[in-house]
Amino acid sequence: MAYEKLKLSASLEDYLEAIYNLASGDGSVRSKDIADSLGVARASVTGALRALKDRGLAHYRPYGTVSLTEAGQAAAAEVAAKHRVLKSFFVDVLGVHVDAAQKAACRAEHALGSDIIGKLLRFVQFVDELEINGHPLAGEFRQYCKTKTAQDLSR
Amino acid sequence: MAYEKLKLSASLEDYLEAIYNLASGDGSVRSKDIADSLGVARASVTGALRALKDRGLAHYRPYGTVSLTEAGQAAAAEVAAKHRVLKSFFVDVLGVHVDAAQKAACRAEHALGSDIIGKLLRFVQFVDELEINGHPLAGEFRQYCKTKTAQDLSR
DNA sequence: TTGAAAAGTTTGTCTTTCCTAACTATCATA
DNA sequence: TATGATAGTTAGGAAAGACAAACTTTTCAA
Repeated sequence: MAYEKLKLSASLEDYLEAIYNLASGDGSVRSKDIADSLGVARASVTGALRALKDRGLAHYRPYGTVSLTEAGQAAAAEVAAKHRVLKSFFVDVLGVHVDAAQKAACRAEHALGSDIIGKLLRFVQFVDELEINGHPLAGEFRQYCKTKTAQDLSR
Repeated sequence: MAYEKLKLSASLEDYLEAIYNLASGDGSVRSKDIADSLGVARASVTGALRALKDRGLAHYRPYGTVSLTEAGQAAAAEVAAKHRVLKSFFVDVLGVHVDAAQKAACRAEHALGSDIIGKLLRFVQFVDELEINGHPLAGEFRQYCKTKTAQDLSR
């Protein structure tokens, strides 16, 4: 434990998460794939990799493959977990379309701390258990959304 | 109606929201107050005001007071509404402390679109109605949080 | 009315993040 | 083993956003 909690920019968290996801296979990742998965120029990846290396989050040398350090994996796992929780809340509780939920999670995952994400995870689990116990809350909410007329955000 | 939906940076949205909130009184705002309320240098406010004016969102001339155009008010109101909805969800449904909810809402309000925020508003209302109908969901969730052992985010 | 304090602006700098264009290294295969 | 394609880097630059320091304008009270 005891990984230094240096706060990362949203951008660096994105790179970390991309590497983490791409490394699911053999654990090493090519720069090009990071660029493709983030929709960013290859040159931008080079810069980001240097920054991650400087912070002790990635193993990297020019022209080599990329992998995460232990600290990098820990940080990336946290971002990925936030993403998962948010997406699950959006889809399973709010009934948002998967694609929209995916995109929203990508943006919100950098904005919320572990405290709130933790609560949100609990809430999703709570809703799950309710359903198991015969009280399908998410379904009821979906019904409620259809029934009631749409509201204006600015009340 | 029909305000152009030019997407603003998180930073400009913050300035817009600050002006909107400070203007609750007489409608005009001083630069210093914006700087104080955002915790930013006065010079930064000058730059932001120019940017808002350029985008047709604020009335501003050097050494004058600041107010929002109609488009600016519309945009600010939307940000403020997002803030309100998020905070209300965090506090009233998740049971997060007011201060933490306030801060989280400040960050997340820039990351989520009106579609998801709209759903979230509906959800908060849904939970309200459940409570009125004798089913205090938020309270049950709070109980559930106390009962069950804490979960690890990385499952 | 005048002059110091407060408010506001300008200038110049820094950081982050991205880009393009041009260059270099690596690799696969003919 | 050459060589051309692909991958990666460097260099240079742009935009956004923030800062401090120095300067200007406004305000208010003596």
